[in-house]
Amino acid sequence: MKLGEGVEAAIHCAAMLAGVDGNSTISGAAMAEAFGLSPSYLLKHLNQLTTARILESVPGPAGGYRLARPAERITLLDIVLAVEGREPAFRCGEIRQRGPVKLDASAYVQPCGINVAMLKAERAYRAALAEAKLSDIVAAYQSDADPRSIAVNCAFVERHQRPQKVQPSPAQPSKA
Amino acid sequence: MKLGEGVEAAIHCAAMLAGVDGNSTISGAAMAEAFGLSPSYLLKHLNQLTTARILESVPGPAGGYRLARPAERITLLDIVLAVEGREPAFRCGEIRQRGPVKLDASAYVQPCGINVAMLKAERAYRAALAEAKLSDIVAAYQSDADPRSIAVNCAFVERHQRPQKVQPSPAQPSKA
DNA sequence: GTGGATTTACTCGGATATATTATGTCCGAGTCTAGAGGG
DNA sequence: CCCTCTAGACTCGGACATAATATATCCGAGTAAATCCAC
Repeated sequence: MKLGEGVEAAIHCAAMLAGVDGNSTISGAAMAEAFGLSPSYLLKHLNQLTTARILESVPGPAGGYRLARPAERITLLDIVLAVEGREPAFRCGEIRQRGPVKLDASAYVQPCGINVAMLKAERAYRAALAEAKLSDIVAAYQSDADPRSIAVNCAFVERHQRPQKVQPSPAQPSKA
Repeated sequence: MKLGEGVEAAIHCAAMLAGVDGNSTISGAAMAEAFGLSPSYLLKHLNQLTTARILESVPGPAGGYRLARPAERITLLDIVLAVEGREPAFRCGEIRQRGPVKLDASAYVQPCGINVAMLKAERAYRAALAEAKLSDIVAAYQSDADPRSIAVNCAFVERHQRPQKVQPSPAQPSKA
């Protein structure tokens, strides 16, 4: 029951990317510097977010990452699932069937009550994360955080964001 | 974001122990056999439950484990925390302070909003687990499960439970 | 036959290997930019 | 002076080591029961 550090990094990066102008991008190296992380390792997690269609990556010089959709439509659940995987934390191994007495499969049509209870709790967890939109995180930061911190972060974004020419994915042109 | 298999084993064992008569016990080896688990490894988790005061262990021949308190007062949260540890799954590394720009500590008196959101979700998770009493699990099993499964499990308990002479911990006689 | 000391067998508990996962690092494919050369 | 071609540098992406954790195992300490012996 431990989440990897990548989750924290991914959310912070997404929050930073929510503050860029238009379709500008920020390079992974810049974000790694901003949070004191290993650049190569952060790329791994950013890549997971890109695969999950949460971020978009622009290659080449002046490239980087940007949000694939508005921050209002990105939740913490999206990010957590992208980084940690979509499988539930509790995996029922059906050990109730592993005993010495072999019973017919029809005796186990009812789902394991323990699994039901654990998955119910996990649904509550995911529901709470689904309520937390990235835009809410950013808004709360803008209103509650220390002005010095906000100034520093905005300056960092201003300094490292790089405008792009193409539009930010006009409804997936040549995907499927 | 994955729970160890020990959680599943621990809950199943606790549920089985909820079905014993009076202060009787069941040995760890018997429960390992019932669920097809490695006896030595299951002992590790049962030991965690004992340390957490959820189970009581009786050494010597005819010894074993029993619940330390009624099943109505044991929740899935108790078991999960005992096995997986009490620390929250999301650990804020305060990477917002790890950037190149060193700000005064007074700029970070406000807690990290991301941490707040993650911990809120985790509180929802734990609240749901705290609602699930072990007695509820057992009751749901008794009413919903297949009669053959119930018969087999009751027979197993009847065959492996062993009466004890001493009373089940009369308010902790010589603890502190 | 009975009481007690002793041996015995069974239990849990912790210390010790192994497998799996998470973490961290490195190198290669791709792409846009900048500059040199020719028209 | 302008256009084109080429070389370069910077980006992300995936393949490769290392560290931490979870899993599995083994051996020892402790205890209650059963046994054996003396009375």
